Parts: sequence; structure tokens; C-alpha cells
Amino acid sequence: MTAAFSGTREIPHDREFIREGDVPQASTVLLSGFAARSRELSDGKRQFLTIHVEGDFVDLHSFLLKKMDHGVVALTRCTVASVPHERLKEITERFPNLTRQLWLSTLIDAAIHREWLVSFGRRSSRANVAHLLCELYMRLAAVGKADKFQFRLPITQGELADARGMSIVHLNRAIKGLRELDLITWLGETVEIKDWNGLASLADFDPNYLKLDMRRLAPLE
Amino acid sequence: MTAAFSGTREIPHDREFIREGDVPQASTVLLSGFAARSRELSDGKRQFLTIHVEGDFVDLHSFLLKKMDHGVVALTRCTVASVPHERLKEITERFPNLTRQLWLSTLIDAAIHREWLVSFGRRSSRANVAHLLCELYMRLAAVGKADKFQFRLPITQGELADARGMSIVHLNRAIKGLRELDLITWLGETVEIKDWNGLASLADFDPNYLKLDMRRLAPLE
DNA sequence: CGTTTACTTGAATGCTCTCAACCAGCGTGG
DNA sequence: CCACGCTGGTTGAGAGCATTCAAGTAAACG
Repeated sequence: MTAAFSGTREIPHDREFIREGDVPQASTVLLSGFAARSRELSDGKRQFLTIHVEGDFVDLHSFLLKKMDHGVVALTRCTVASVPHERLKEITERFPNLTRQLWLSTLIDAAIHREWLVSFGRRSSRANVAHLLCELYMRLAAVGKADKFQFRLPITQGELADARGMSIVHLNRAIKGLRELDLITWLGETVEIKDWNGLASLADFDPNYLKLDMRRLAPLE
Repeated sequence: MTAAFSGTREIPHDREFIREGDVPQASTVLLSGFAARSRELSDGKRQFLTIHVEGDFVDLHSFLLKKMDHGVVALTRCTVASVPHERLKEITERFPNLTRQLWLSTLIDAAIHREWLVSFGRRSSRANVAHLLCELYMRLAAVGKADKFQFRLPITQGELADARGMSIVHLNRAIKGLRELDLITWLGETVEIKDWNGLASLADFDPNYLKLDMRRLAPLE
């Protein structure tokens, strides 16, 4: 049923390919690259709401929510595919199992939001950053893009700062802190977690919320 | 189809009636009172993830996510009803429309999470509090529990602080700031928004995310 | 090469937290 | 009836955290 995808598209780096206020007629799956859901305030400040990795539906919720309450920006070059909402409607009419799988996928998005809320509200800046690294490692490993506690993270500190709700400078110092604690190394674009247990315990990280065991990599196969 | 409710229950004030780690066999609807989804960190800090008002499903996501990644605590005396997951399963097998309605309800939860993320990450403390007041006013008005820019909010500043990711003292000063700007009054348990436009513009509040027009008050009628 | 982009660091400012005290209202028990 | 203790709200002060501004470094690119 890869026929559910109507052709793939390349998105250049830095392009906001879905905009707040849009009413998409199709939902978009990220096939490669990194993207972020993004919200901008009237004073110009930007907040990312999730970082997406390959295999993620970036706006499945627009199927029912209609109008986008945030944009989606390509943090790297991305390739994406679309699933028309009409097709999703058919699925919900005829395939309850698949429907629940799609629903589950949006529920995991919400679980990630909740974990970020905890990070923003109650974790120290180091723990906040540590938590994101743990999350990304687990999610990337689940799609074969991380291994042996290493992964490529080709996104800037400015973008990471927008993902953590902090300033660039402060994010930088938080990373420095993690390095000084000997928890990670970060050379160029590759992150290595030197001490997973240490990092996870600093971050109070429990991977259960990601439901990696329940996820199907390609929900529409 | 109110038969979907299997009897109502009273929950005393302050009781955590769903706990992190639980695997509920039914989902719970809040029929009256205030409740909050709550997560506790190992150092004892607490973060609320949503405040629920009457009419809300507090853990519909447990139908598919199975294991709770947070608790739910009664902020006031509450009355709740349960919908067995078996019943929900039937609905997803037989009633696509209803299924989409339930799915939508969890998508709105996620939209609220996103708005909180923006508040925590990028809004000033005053704007953060202002945004919550705007949100609660709109949601309470939608269920007939707010009117003429007034509503009862019978929850403590300690609880509000946990809902905003800040300390009690700082929350108190943020409220003080809103009072000094002549945006609100707050006498005992009743909040009055004296200047809706002022409050909403300080908070950068746009009610679209709540999808009040799409919501059915009782999704199971 | 010179320019640009990203990372890093220092310093000053301002925001937020903790600690501590005080006040008001309320319910309890004497 | 009043004294007491409890809870919740409010304020002050100091310490610590995070932001901004600014400068310097390094790698990437035309």
C-alpha cells in the first residue's frame, strides 16, 4: 500500500514547507532529513514544538484539525511524501486497525509534547538538553539512524535553542556542561553519548513515552 | 448513547485518581470539577500538563497508549464517569464518525500542549499566566461555566505554579503584575478579566487552537 | 583571500528561585 | 467565645540562573 504515497518531493534546507494557518489537503511524511514544527510569536521569537526524524508524519493532525496552528520547517534537506486527506478518510471508513495506528501516531506526538513540557517547566537547562539528546538517540536508533550511542545531528545550536526554549548562549553553555561531566562528545555534526546511564539519569529520561515497541516504521505499508 | 458511561464516581479533592504507570481498562470523563494531568520528577518537582474542565476526557489516550505516562489529580472535588476501552474498541470498529471525533479530542489536547510549550519556552511570566487565563476562560465559557469575563477558579496558587512551570512566589508576582496593568481582578476564587483585548494581546492568545467550534460537548451522545 | 556562518566565551543586566517572614481566614478544641 | 494551628496569599531580600550584548575563533565557501 505504498500507493498511499502520492509521489515524493525534495524540500531545500531551511524552507518552511508548511505554514501556520495553512489548511492542508494532504498530510506529509518525512522520508529523510530533519524537520521541526515551529511557532513564531508576534515579537519574532520562535519556538520549536517537536523535532521530526525520518518516518514521522509531520502534520497528520491537520487531517482533523484542518487549520495548522504551527508551521513545519526543514532543518536539513528533506524528502517528503504526501497522503491525501481523502485517502485518510477512506482508511478511517474501512480499516479500523490502520485508523488506530494513525491515531496512535498522533498520541505519541502528544506524549513527546508532554515530555518537553516537563523539560521546559521543571528540568535544569542541562537536563533539558540531555533529555532531548536521549530522545533523539532513541528515535534515531529506532529507524536505523543511530547506533553505538552515536548519531549525526546536522542542525545548528540556534535551532537547538529554539527546540529547548532557551537562548543560543545558554544552550551552548549547557552543552559545555554535559561535556565537562563527561557525558557526551560533540564533534562537528556527530554526537556521541559517552555515558548513557549518566545522561539518562541527569535527564530523568524514561523511554516509555516514545512507545517504540508499538510504532510501525511505515504506518501505511 | 449515554449508556457508554458506566456509572459516575465522586473523587475527593486532591486525590490522584489515575497514576503514572497505570494501565487503565477504561477512560475517564470529567463531569464536574477541575483536574490536572501531572508528572512528578525524581527530585520531587511537579509539572502539570493540562488543566481539565468538565466535559473533558482526561485519559482517552490510554486507550491506545496503554500505560499512563502521567497521573491525573483532582484539583477540586470531581465527578467522573468511565468508558471501558472495550466500548471504545467497538466504536472504532463500527462508527468511523465517532472515532474521528474521539481522535479529534486527543488532537486538541495536543494542540493545548503545544500552546503551553510556547508559553513555557518563549513567553514572559506574565504572558504565560495571562495565556492560561485566556485559555481557561474560553474553555469554561464553552461549557457554560464562564460568562461576562468572569469565572470561578477554585485552585491554589501552588497548583497554578505547577501548571505554569514556575515557583509560587514568581507566579504570585506575575498575577500581581496583571492586576497592576488593570487586566484582571482576582477576588477569592473568582477571576474577572477586566480587559480581554489587553490580556489576549499580552499573551499573544489566539483561540483557534481550542477548536471550540468543532468540539461536541459530550462526544458520546 | 575575504566573507559568511556557526561556535565559544566574557561581562553586565535582569529575571527567577529560595528562604523567610507576615497576614488573613478558617476550623478545631478547650 | 477565644486561642491555636493550619493553609494560602503576599512581600522582601539575597543568591543563582539565564539573557543580551559584544568580541573572538574557526571552519566553510565563493
